[in-house]
Amino acid sequence: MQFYRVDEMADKKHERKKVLETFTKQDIMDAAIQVLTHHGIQGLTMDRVAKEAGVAKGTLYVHFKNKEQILKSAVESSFAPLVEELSNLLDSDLSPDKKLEGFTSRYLEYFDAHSDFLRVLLYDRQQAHAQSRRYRTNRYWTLVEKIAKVVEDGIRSSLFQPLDPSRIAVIFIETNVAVAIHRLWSKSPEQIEDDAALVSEMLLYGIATSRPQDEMKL
Amino acid sequence: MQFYRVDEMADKKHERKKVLETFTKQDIMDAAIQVLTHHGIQGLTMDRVAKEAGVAKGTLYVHFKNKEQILKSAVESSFAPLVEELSNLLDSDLSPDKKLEGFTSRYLEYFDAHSDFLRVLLYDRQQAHAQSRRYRTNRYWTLVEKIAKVVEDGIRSSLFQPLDPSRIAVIFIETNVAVAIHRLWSKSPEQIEDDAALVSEMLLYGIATSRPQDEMKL
Amino acid sequence: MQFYRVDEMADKKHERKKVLETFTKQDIMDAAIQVLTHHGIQGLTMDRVAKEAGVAKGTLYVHFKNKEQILKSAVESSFAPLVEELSNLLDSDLSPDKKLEGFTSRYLEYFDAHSDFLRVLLYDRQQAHAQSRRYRTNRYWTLVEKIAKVVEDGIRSSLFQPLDPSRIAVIFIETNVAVAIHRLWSKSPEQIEDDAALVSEMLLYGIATSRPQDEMKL
Amino acid sequence: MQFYRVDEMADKKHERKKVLETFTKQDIMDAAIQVLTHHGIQGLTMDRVAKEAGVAKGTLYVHFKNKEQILKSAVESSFAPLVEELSNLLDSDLSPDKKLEGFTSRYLEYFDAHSDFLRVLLYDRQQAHAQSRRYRTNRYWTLVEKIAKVVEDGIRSSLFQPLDPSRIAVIFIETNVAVAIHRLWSKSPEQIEDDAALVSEMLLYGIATSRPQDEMKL
DNA sequence: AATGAATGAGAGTTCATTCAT
DNA sequence: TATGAATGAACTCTCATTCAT
Repeated sequence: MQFYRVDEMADKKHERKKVLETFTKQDIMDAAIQVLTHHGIQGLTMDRVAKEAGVAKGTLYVHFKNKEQILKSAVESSFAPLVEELSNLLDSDLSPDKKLEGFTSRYLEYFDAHSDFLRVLLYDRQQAHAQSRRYRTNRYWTLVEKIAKVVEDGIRSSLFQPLDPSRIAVIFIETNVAVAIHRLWSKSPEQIEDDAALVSEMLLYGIATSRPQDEMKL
Repeated sequence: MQFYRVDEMADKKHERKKVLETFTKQDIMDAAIQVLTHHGIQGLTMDRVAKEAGVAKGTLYVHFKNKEQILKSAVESSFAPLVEELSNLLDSDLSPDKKLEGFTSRYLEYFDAHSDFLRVLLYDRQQAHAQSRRYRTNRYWTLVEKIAKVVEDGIRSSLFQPLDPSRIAVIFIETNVAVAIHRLWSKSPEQIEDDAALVSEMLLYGIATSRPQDEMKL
Repeated sequence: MQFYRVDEMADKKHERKKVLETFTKQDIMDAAIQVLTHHGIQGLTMDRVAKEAGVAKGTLYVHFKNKEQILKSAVESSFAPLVEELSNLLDSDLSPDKKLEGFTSRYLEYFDAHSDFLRVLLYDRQQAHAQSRRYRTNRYWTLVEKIAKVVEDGIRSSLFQPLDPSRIAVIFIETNVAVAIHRLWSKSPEQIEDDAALVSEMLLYGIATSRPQDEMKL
Repeated sequence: MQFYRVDEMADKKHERKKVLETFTKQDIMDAAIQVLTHHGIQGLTMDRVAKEAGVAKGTLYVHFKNKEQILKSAVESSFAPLVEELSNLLDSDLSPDKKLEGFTSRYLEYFDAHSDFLRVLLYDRQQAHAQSRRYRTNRYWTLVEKIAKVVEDGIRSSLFQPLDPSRIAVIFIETNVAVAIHRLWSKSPEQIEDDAALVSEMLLYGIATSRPQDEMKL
């Protein structure tokens, strides 16, 4: 029994240490997220993370090999709940179209909830400055307006559904951007014509075979 | 006459200076693009740009206020031809659906043609490493596969068109990413439900009122 | 009797502690030698020593005051057997010349046997790199070759014994280095002329009064 | 003539810049020597060199790629005059034995003149502390005394010349150290027996065939 | 206009040492 | 006695920017 108690104590000690260690590690990752949110990727410095976490700079290296690992871990941990939720949704027994609708809802919600952090993560300050504020303002919106006008033309000539032209324009252009960027990362992207055709097919006619009956009635 | 000649000379000088100045400025922007392409955003240093442009470091500051302006101008100039072309397309007298199809084709072509540069510009090296290679491999593809399976289910139950499930999955997720990111940059984004509904509407049923006749025949 | 037993126990405990303590201490010194051998003086870190010794970093400070003491003790202990052996040799009843011959043999053997460790100890990595590999290659060997040529001249003109010129040159230059370095550490070195004369005397004519008879016969 | 003057001015400018550049570079190397001398190799930090040279830390990297290059250049430049002088001596038309005598004299003189710097260069602080002061005091001198006693025995029994025993002992042991260390750096050292025999041969009988006449007379 | 040496703040990282447990 | 997380000063090196020429 004495032995048992000693064992128990050792266990507790070990457990407590583990917990403390996890606390500090989490503190550091939280601090990294804070710093990222407020200073951007370029502003993510070890000094700032340490100060924000309330530890010495050297302590960061007790828990992480280097800056890259802190960034990676922080991002990883911040995305984990979303991925978990989306996985569960996709694995559920809803109908396929409801799954996709739910996916979009949940995805947008998550981005809204973490917008400050994600804005900075996806486009770091320098880019944000150079690209979003300037590029998007000047050229981007010109294009969006032109596309909106095309959509309006389409609606007027009964070619397109009567949907909000400027929002359609934004989704259209963003989808193009997204697919283009996706091709950048593919080792062997599809033929351009095939991807272009698929995108046009989806955006123009959708992937559904027909509209649900209740919508048809309207 | 003397006056006239002096004036003329001054004019010529001025003109020549303008041209030379433009040359150097363009050289510097071209050099910046080269450096960006080969070294990434983090590797875009004034030293490298100066060396690549074949001028002294101090000269960069004669033509640009600071590094940010060089980056901005270089990116601006590299996107100009695409925007020009797309604008012309959208202003042409093609039918609205042909315009949108053409837009997608041209957009993807441009990204393919400048992939090295754009890859670096959109996701700098550090992010590319941390995000694309890791994030996308682990979590991203799990999601893509799950979505592909959902699409497959939809096709099997005749809910969806018989399109390549995994490519549809990629376009679907990328569109969601794109719209979510777009909301990040909007000062006053739409209600989530509205954006979500619109995305689902577009992806499922498209924006067209009906398929063109020649496709109907198939 | 109780008192006696307690005393005895205390004694045993004390003894056991001493032994254990010695074990750990030796483990640490051995670990230090290992680390020195494989990572050089600059690479001798408390982290590495602790890991190699299989103890925690803090434990090092239980047994040694600081890093310097570990290094000192480790070096001390690694030289002890050589010094012991050489002392015995010099205290033996061999003839003086045999003692000196034996000294040299034993000395060189020891260095050969522990070459990895000693190389690192005598010239740490940085120096080894900067000095030995570069300095010796470029300048040193030029000098050695020049001296070898001088020795060759001497042999040709029957001034010197017919001994391998390049090895003589190396020993000659190294002896000069050695004596020069020795003077660096002497608090009050001899007059330069005296040391120089003595070195020349030794290298040219040796310290023996005459060659042994058996060699004379040859 | 105008042209000539312009050319001349350009030349002068260029020349002046070159000279200034050389000045700063030399300043840095001199500063490095100073820092080495006073703080040892471990104490050679870029901060100290910059401060000593009276330039900003960043300036060091304008003239040298990194710390290693500063160290290398400084050492190189500090040894250059000695090597030059020794080379000249060895290339002169003195007799071989005079050359060797001169070599030793000059070598020792140089070390005496730069003792502070060389002490630090050859054995950095940590070693100097750990090795020279302690090792040499305790064990080294015990050995030297024992060897001196052996030499004394040899002299008493007319086996050795009547030379100062303790200085002979030092030279003897240093020569052994030198040859042993030299073997450490040789890729394929001679057989131990051969090197040992050669060292003994040299130290006992020298390399000369006979003593010069004038010495014989004494 | 063009140069490029000089700057200096600040980056990421290392590591001997301390101390509460 | 043994631990190992925490420290923080010190390290090498980078780089946008300035300025005398």
